[in-house]
Order: sequence, then structure tokens, then C-alpha cells
Amino acid sequence: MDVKDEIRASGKRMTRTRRAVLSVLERSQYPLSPTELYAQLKKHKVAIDLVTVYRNLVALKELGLVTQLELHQEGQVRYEMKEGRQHHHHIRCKGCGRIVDLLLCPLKKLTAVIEKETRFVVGDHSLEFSGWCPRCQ
Amino acid sequence: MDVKDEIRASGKRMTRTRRAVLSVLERSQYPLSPTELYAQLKKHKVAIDLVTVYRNLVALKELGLVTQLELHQEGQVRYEMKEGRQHHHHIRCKGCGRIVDLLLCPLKKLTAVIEKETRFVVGDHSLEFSGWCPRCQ
DNA sequence: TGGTAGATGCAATCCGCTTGCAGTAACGCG
DNA sequence: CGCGTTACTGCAAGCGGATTGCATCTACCA
Repeated sequence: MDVKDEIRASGKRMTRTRRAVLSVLERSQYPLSPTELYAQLKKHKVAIDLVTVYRNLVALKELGLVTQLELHQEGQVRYEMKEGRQHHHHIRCKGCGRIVDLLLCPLKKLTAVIEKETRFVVGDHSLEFSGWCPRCQ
Repeated sequence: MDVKDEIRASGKRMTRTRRAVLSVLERSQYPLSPTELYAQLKKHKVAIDLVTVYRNLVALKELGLVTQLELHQEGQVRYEMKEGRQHHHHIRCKGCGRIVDLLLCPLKKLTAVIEKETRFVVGDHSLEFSGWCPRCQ
């Protein structure tokens, strides 16, 4: 089942703007904020309103096609395609803002420990690093 | 050196409102958002403006007396007293919003791995869990 | 190809947080 | 103890990210 079918199957529609939003997200090397995504769309001459970008991101998140993340002390959210990529975290440079994927997650074992200790049922976790990238050091 | 001396030593002053802000933070069992802190102060009949709460939190953070944290998907920051407490993380209930301390941090070793892998110099990290507390399950 | 319900654009609004500025008060010094 | 410096406060206004209401448009299936 491709993306269009997945969207249709949920009763949503594959529109011109939705296609454009997906296309920019797919091409991006790093997670985009709604504003950055909007800017990209404008650069590609796509006629779209910022509100529509927000609403599409919500819809795609509900469908499980994109992941929403909040980087440490950024004060805004970011989105990236989920599509086949495994669970991972990020590190962000305090100098230039560059964001890099971390392909590790040390938290699987930890979840069991936490559930035992707190009697919570653990759902999500958020783990983000910040620091200084090679160029900004 | 007590809190008042620390404040004075940095050229700042121990004012009526700052004392009140510290007092509420010291008594709280969990990290408070600026708005929650403001509400507490009002409840205790302290005459203070929300802006002053914000400015005091910034000042206390600069002094290293309080820690600012951002819980996963909350869209606001929280503050807690640092005072003698060791580095820790939190878990928040998606049902009732209750916040509980986790007295562990599995990330000391991980930092070295990340620095080697990415060539970043790792500064801060943020690790927050959410889930369902015993009562809300 | 027409009907209908999801999607869009625009304007307005919300909410957390910050800034500018004039007036107030903490506190070290004489 | 009172004075002056300067940090602090309150009020109003502003800002940026995100959301909502509503009239209009359009995807898409019968």
C-alpha cells in the first residue's frame, strides 16, 4: 500500500498541497519546522497557506506517516518522515542549529526499570542532545 | 553561603517577590510552570505580576539556583529548585499530568559514544518520559 | 459527471513569553 | 540612620508559534 492509498484508506484525500508537503519532507535531510517547511514550499513556488501546512502536518501525524519531535530548548516542533526509518534521536548544534540523527536508543531496557520503579505504563520518551558541532567548536 | 548571600554576591537583590518565588518553589513537590507558580503566589495573597515571575525565574536560573526543564509535548517550561538535588529526569502522566522524578540517568556513558560518533561536543541532554500513572491506567 | 464531505485560504484569536518604560525599593556607604 | 545608585517591579504593548471559525473549493466515488 503506497502513501496515497494509506491516506485514502483513512478517509482523507491526496490533495495538491498534501502532495507538496510530503514531497518536501521526503527530500529533507533533517526534520523541518512548520515555518521552514512553508519556506521550502514557497521557494518551489507552491501556492499554500501556512495554516494548511499546519493542518497537513497534523493529518500526516495522525496517519503515522510523519513523526513530530521537539528539540531541546528550541521552542518549536519539527517533523520528519517516518517511512521505514527506525526509532532514533537527534543532536542539535548550539552554534549553527544543525541537526544530526543519532542511530541509537539506549532506552529499551530502561523502560522496564522505570515501569517497575514508578508503576507507570511508559508510553513515549523524548531524548535530545545539544552541543557544539565540529565546525562551531 | 546561603541563598540570600549567593544572590547578593552576584549583584542581585533579595526582594519581597523573589523571596516569595523561592519559597513556593522550595515547597513544591514537582516542577512548576511560570503560570502555576503565579497561581500559587496569588493563592498565598502575594502581590506580584506574572512578568515579575518570569523575570525572577530567569534570574534564578542564571544564578544556578533553579533548573529549567521542558517536558515532552507540554509546550511550556517548568522550574524546580536545584539546591543539593542530583541530576535527574521526569515522567509525566498523559492522563492527569502528574509529574514524578526519576532518580536515574543512563546517559553518562552514552555521551562518550555520541561524541566519538558525531564529533560534536555534547553539552546538555533532555530525557523525558510520558505514560500512564497507576491511577490513570 | 454531480454530490458531499474533506481540504483550503483568510482573518481573527489564543497562549506562552518578552520588551520598553516610568516609577519603586533594596542595600551599601557615609 | 538617611541617601543615592541601580536593580527590580508593574503595566501595557508586542511577538512568534500554533489554533479556530467560516465561507469557498475540490478530490473522488457512486
